[in-house]
Amino acid sequence: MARDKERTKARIIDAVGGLLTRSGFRAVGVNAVAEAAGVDKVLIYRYFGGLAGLLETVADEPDLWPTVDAVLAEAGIDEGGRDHGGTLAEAVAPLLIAYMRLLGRRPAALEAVAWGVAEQNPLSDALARRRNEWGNDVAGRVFRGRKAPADRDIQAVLCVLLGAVDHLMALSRLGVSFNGIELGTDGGLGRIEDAVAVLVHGALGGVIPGADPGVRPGPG
Amino acid sequence: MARDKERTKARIIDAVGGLLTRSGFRAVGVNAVAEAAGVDKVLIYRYFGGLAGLLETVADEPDLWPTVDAVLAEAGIDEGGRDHGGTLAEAVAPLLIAYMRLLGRRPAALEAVAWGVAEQNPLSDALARRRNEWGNDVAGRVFRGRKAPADRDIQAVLCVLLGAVDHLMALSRLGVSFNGIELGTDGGLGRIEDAVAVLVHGALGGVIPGADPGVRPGPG
DNA sequence: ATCTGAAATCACCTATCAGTGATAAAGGCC
DNA sequence: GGCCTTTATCACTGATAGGTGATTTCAGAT
Repeated sequence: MARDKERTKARIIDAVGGLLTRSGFRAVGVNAVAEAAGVDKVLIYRYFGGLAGLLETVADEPDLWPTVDAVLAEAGIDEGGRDHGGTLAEAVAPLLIAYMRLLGRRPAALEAVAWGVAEQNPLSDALARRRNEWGNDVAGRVFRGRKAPADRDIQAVLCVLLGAVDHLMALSRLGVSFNGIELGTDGGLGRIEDAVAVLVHGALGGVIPGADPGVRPGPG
Repeated sequence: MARDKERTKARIIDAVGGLLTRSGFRAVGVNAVAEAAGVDKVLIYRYFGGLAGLLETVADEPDLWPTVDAVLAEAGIDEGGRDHGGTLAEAVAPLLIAYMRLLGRRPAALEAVAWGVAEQNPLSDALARRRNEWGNDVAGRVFRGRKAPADRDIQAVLCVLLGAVDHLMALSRLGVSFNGIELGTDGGLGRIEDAVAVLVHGALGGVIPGADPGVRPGPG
């Protein structure tokens, strides 16, 4: 039980996750991690080469970031990748909302996203790499078999929407308001979800659900 | 010339701006500000009650945040508030893009936005208050006389788009990529601008400029 | 039992930073 | 010129952080 190197490494990694969740990125230092893990801080240097190496290792932990399958499941999309026959917008909107909700339940991931905006750090850098593969994976599964409007930069549109979700969810964890909407409440986040759906349907095509036909974009 | 309290205060405030611009928020500490201003750090406590008070004062500086008039001017909208007769989307899209560009030219403001996401601090708190009035002011001028679709939460839609702009511009100052788009380059930001325009027109109504009619949202 | 190497700890150094009490210099005023 | 208030500086403390060399403890092999 005692004197198990792998177990000790795992405890250190877990300590980082707990610290991120409970106390935020600012609290993640060599001393604090060592104390939270109940080990000597020298081991962080020995086993991970320092705090930077430790954070990179943490970023590769599978439970830090929501998996593609988890997002698809949350969105109610068959993970087998079978096409549900809907339009692109009908697939993307629930996906973004599912991503939003999953992110909201992962304080450590939100913390990493938020601090990756403030300054580059080993955790957010490694996470950014993983997210890129993640995005490609999702895109590959969603775009397959669906017609995308060729006259719009879908990648850029998704970039904007993903950026918005990251930003607003990161702010929500602080319980602040943004543009008059309380992001710390379910009501506020619900409004954001609806707005995301409106934006997706408006930009990616298809009818906006529940929209008054009189104001729907059209040739008129 | 020497021994002028107001002048010294101004120098301290300027030092914060310069430090934000050149070295980032992390570098803004009592010691660094004092050194950059060429004064003793005790004066920060005496004149501003500490770093927090100083940052609140900085947030109220008119040149930190783009003024409403500057954004309207950048967007090519008459600052007198005269209506140009366009649709809501035709007014909002250039406004968001103007805001985006102005923000990109204000490293200190970007720094404040970015760190306000990471953690609450006196600078971002005070800035958030100012931004709220700012948003109300802009909204008041833009919505006046224009028909807004009643079936959509316009405030939430704008919240999402503003959040996206803040997020992507904050990332752009780090020169990173996001969702495969290089935000540090003019080309990447240009794609973001176009995407914002597409999203605005899609969600707020009106025809997307240059869009292929075949894929335009409609009853079909 | 004891030797050995891995695993883990201890004690210590240095740098940095926020904050404070005592002190010095400058300029108006008579 | 001498005095007093304002302005500004000096010198110090305490806390916290990252980082490292020397040392100890344990498990397994011989």
